[in-house]
Amino acid sequence: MIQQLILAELEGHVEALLAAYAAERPAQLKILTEHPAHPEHGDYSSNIAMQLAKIVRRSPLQIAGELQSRIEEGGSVQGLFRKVAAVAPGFLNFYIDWNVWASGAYQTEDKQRMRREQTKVLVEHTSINPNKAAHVGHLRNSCIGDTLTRMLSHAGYQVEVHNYIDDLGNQLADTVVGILHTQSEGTFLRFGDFCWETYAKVNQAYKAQPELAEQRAVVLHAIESGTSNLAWMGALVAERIVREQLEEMKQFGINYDVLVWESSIVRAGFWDTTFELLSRTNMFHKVTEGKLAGCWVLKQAEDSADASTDSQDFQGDKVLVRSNGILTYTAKDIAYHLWKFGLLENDFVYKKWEDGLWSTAAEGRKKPIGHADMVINVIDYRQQYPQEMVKLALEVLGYEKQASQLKHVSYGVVSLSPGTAAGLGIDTSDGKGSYAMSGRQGIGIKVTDLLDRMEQVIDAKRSRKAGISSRAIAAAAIRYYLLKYQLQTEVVFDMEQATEVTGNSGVYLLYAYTRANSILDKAQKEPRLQAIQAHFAGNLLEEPEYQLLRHMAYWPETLDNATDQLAPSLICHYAFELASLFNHFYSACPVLKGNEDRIAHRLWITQLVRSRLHQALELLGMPTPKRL
RNA sequence: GUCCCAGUAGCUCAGCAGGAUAGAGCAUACGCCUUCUAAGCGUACGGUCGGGGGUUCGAAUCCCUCCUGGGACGCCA
Repeated sequence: MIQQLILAELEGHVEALLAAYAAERPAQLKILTEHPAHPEHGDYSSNIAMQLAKIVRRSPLQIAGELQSRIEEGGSVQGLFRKVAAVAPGFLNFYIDWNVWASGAYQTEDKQRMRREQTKVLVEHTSINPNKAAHVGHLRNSCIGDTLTRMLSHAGYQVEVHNYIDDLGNQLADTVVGILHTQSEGTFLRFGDFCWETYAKVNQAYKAQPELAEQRAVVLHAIESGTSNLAWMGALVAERIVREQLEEMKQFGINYDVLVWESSIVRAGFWDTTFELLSRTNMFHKVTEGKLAGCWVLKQAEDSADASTDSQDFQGDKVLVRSNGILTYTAKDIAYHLWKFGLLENDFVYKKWEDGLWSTAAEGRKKPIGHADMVINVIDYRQQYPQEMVKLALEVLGYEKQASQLKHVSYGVVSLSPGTAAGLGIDTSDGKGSYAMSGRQGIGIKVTDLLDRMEQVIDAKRSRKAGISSRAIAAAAIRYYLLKYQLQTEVVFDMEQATEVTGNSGVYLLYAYTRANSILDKAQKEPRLQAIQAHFAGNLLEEPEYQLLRHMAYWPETLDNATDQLAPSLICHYAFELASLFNHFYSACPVLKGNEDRIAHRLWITQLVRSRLHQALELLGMPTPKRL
């Protein structure tokens, strides 16, 4: 990687320079490179001279000059740079020699790969309540999780994808109560749509008939005990919904390795073991008096507990076992996470759900699933606190290393724009900037509805309909839309904006990719062009081509950053920029015109762009069609 | 009450291990298809980076403070 090459080079020179001035190296000194915004500032730059100025008491420009001569004496970093310049106020700018770069000599082996191949990462995502159809908010979760999975696999990690199914929860019980006690006249294509409405209806009914709420407790109890008509009903609803949700996700290229059912966690006795382990620590105990009398709680760290002694309403201890003996969600999650890291003696057994997908089950076979070195949970930011509790439990039990390898990928929720909310019949007269989706109220954009809508938009736009289906394009466009935002951004979903097929959209990327394919296809088919061997020619390099090469040179560090930071949006930005530069190149530099040398040169560039875009699209879980 | 996140163009968002002239897309107005896919390309318009202090050679980026919006702190999941 070029960036690492420069850093290693600078590292040596900075050490030597500090020694020459008899200066100590401060701990906070960071040698960094950046991609200059303006090409005249080179392809890479460093501000290290300005940082050193204070330390060695020389002008930044003078230091930059000294570093420049040292680098030049050493051969300009393996000859990769044609020029290294020291410029005011003290930047050190590196200019790539594109002939060298094009030869592939810039590539360095990935030292981290070995370590990664021995690291097993368990990614949990989707985890939708199995009681109704999925909405866009759920889809954002799945798209993020699936893209992270692709990125981590690509980086060399062993990755296992889990989808956690809460088949013992209140929400499932609600839907069952709804099926039994509310009426529905509509016709529904899918069970999930029916449940969507039924779930909303039952929540409405609870307000009018408080006695219905007691029914929920009855159903919940039945589901947990697993031995009655109601239990079967719950199980059937959950299974049917999960099947539909998996089908939906499959259309977006999202797949899983394992379904983990909450009922399996309970049945396998994970909690009993966890309880044993926690009881041996002094941070877990039964409360004997006060508000939480009779509960088993996990104690917060002392300092934060002290700080909140004033207020009675808020306290830091987390209940794991209720006074009636029933576990909280967090308790089960702690047990599950101990299992994820292979720290429990208990284990699941599995049965095959479908090809390539296993499910925990009451009876089945053992599998080498779990035992992760790193755990990644894709969950929206509202669950930050419970996630911290799980981490805290690991720490309390002395599993510091595992706690540090438990990563909560926290992302912002998806809400609705005023326009889109109004389209769903919501009263927007209060003038809010966005409106929350709510399963309870039946407010939200369902995944399949969105896909249908987008498919229509795409279909209306298409002139020729060969190859990839409009639905596949639609799915890719939606996927891109949900991935392009930075994770913490709360996406304000707007139907008009989401179904956009121009500009910074998934369709734009696909279009650029097929465009490159179209050129390369033509070059292969035309007899006149077949003989031409693509190769790079530095003397023919024009501005739009240079811009493209420069951006392509940045790919390794972009990918690396995105993987380290678990940030899919970085790949989106990179891919959009690449597509944009390619479209510019396309209009300014006809590939298949002109003399043979030029054609060969531009074909070479086009090939490289295609393979980069291909890589980016695959990481983003988008299709790579030859034609649109 | 405590803590967390956000506030950048009319709208939706990038940029935020301090850097060189603050960027996209959409919207609006123009221009470009007998030439490799016009789902494209180009031009224009659009900003006291929420307000105020501070740190320094340099602040959208770091610190303090205030304002506004969202979230968490449950014997829900």
